Amino acid sequence: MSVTAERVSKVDKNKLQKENSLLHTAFEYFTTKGFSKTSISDIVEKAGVAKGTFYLYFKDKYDIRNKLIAHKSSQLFRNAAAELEADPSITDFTDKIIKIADSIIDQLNSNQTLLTFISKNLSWGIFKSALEKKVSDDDIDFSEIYQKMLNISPYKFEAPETMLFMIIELVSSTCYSAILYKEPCTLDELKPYLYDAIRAIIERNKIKDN
Amino acid sequence: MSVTAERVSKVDKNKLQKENSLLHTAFEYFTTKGFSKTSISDIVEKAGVAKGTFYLYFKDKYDIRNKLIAHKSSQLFRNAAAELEADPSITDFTDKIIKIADSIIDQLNSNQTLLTFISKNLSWGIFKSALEKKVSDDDIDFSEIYQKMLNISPYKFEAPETMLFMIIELVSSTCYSAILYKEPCTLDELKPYLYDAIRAIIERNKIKDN
Amino acid sequence: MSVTAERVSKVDKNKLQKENSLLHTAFEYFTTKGFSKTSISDIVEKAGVAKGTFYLYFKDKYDIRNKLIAHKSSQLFRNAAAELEADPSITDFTDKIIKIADSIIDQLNSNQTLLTFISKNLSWGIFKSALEKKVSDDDIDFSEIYQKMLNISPYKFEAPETMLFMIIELVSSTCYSAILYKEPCTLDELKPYLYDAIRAIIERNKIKDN
Amino acid sequence: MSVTAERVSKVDKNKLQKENSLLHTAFEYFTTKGFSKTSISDIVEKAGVAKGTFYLYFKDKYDIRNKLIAHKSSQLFRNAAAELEADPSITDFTDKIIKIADSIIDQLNSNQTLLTFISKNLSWGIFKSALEKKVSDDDIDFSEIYQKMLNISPYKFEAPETMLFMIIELVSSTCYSAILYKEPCTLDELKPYLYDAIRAIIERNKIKDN
DNA sequence: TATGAATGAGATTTCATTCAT
DNA sequence: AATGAATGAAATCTCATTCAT
Repeated sequence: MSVTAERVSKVDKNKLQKENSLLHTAFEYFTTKGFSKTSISDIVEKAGVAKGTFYLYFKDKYDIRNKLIAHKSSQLFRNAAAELEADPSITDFTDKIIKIADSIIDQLNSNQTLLTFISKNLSWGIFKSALEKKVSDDDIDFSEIYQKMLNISPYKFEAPETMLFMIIELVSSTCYSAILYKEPCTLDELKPYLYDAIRAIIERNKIKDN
Repeated sequence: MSVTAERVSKVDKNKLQKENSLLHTAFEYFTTKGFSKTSISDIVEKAGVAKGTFYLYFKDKYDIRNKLIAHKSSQLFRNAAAELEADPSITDFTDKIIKIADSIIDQLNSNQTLLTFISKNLSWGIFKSALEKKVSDDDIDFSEIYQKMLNISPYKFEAPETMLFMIIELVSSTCYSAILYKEPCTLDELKPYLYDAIRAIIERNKIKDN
Repeated sequence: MSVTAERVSKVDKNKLQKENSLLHTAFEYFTTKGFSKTSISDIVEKAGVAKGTFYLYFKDKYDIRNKLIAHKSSQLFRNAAAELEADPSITDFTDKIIKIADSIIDQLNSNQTLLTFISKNLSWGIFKSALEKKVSDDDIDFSEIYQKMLNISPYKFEAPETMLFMIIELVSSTCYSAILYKEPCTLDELKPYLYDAIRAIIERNKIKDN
Repeated sequence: MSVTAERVSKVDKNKLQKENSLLHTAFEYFTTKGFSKTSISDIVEKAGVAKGTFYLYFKDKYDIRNKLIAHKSSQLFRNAAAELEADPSITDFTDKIIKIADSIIDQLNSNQTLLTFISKNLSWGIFKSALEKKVSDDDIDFSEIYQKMLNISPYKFEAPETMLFMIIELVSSTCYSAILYKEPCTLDELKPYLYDAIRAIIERNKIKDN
């Protein structure tokens, strides 16, 4: 390895560290103080970098928030995908989707701060990009995974992308109040109805070619 | 009418006008510019009152927002209650609730700005108080109406208040995306499933005394 | 007594009550929150009168402060004069002055809030007027009393008024730190030196006509 | 000199300039308009810096006032110490203290604006810290100088620190009215008595070990 | 790259005072 | 005489962003 290459990698490692530190600190403040009451001064101070440095990595406060939502959402899907892969007994497309949903719901249930942050700040554009672009290196491209799932499935779907977003929406909107307020019912009470609904959505999207 | 009474009424009318003007202007800005990008200067300037006057009626920006949500929510319920009263053919408790839900959903559907504002800023405490406390004189006490509905119904319920909130939550959480994004489906497609769910919730709450 | 007279007296009693209530409340706030941090709103609210009423009795915040200092100072002198009168054994002019000083010092020592208020806000003009003009009805005209003391004294003085102010200044400036901080010494340690100084001042002012 | 060192010194010089400009301007306004009638806007405008810059150097208006008192007090002691050092004929501890007192009194006498500012705003905590902490670089640590004076003196004292504050208090409280109002007497008339009192205080504090 | 001092517009809030009732 | 709603200037303070170093 050349000296130059080593230097670059060191610099890159440093850059990554700075960006991660900023993301991590911002998340901490956003979830405790709230977005509008968190200042960039707060973030850089705790992250241990200079104010100007913030603007080397993020355009503004909205940018870091959106990247955080994308990053955190991506992690939810990465964990769900890993769980799915660990269980080779699940082979059916619908079962796979439900497995992923179940995993994400359980993650949000055990991390309600994350649930609050994502839900309170979610907008369609951000969420969609979260599934398509990686913020940090350990993020995954869920679109790719989803595409593979579609490819190896014997079924074809009318609008697979819309279908995915419909499911995500259904899950998040109903789980928000179930997890945080146990209303209209507890999560465990909700799940059967929810998974039936998911199955129905998928079924309705299958292209019957006969 | 005595001179004194006339004077008081003039002052009070003026006060009401000021407060309404502020509420109205704030709502306009909150729904167009967004809450955090709306300044109190914006509001008072357009409302045509002095800055200090704002603080005679509201504690701060959060206060006027909460009062607006409460006020607007109350109006939704007032309109729904009026619609229900206008149709004497609806006598069953469950049908009445569904009629109210249907009315509220239609109102939100034809006033999506209001839906965005309420949903983005809703918190349980504010919403609950909206149904119990009047912000302005033409607000209604929906709790009272609900109580009467319960009293004249032949059924008894385990937790009628919780049941009400469960329905409200279910309706608003599912309608938000259906109305604004037509996802997971259009409002018309959603309604049958939703009203079935409402019926199920009510049914589950009835006390079977046999 | 005529009806008119009775009415006037009732009105006057009411006026006096209002003014006293304002003075009393202002003093409470000035000594606890401090002058600049006390608002007229604070005062009128606690005094139970309308804001406009304040301006019927006082020109502005400075006016009520000055009147308070004058009033409180006058009370100090009234009490001191009463104490002096109660002790017919004191006949010498110098002994009388010292008796008065001693009484005032003891009053300030047992009412350190008052000491702080008077000292922190004292200016020569206000203090002088306090001895010459009555703020409320139970204030006294100390100048008159002082004049009588001078008249019945066998001595004549070069500048009796200046002499009086010199003594007041000497007493208040040295007692302030002695009472509040016990520095440079305690009040009891200070007193003998102080009273010697007062005697010296008086002595130096006597006109020796031989 | 390295480029880095030069840069740092340039920035630091600039910072010092800004802070000094703010301190200087604030002092000018505080002593002419008075503290409460001086706004931060006044200060920054005349100092030629942005409003936000003020808050980089001072917490609020009270902070800059306290720092000014400390700074100005420190300068008084610095000048006095310099004067003392310039006169090697003064060797006795008591004579040194009196020399310092005399110097400070003369400074205050020829700068009555400063006297008014310090006296009207003085509180024990601020004054004490003025002798122990440096506000700007040309301030001195008078505590150190005082300690050296104590060390080279053949006498030991019971409570040297309290003794110092007693003297300071005695001097300032008596000189205030003497200088500004020439009451109870002129400064020149006061001085002999005052210096006798200082001698007495010091004498009373000497530990007689025989 | 990285820094952090400086900016200055603008936000919120206060409050002495007025004046119609 | 008494009220208190209304005023609006002005005060304090924040903070995203820039830029010279």
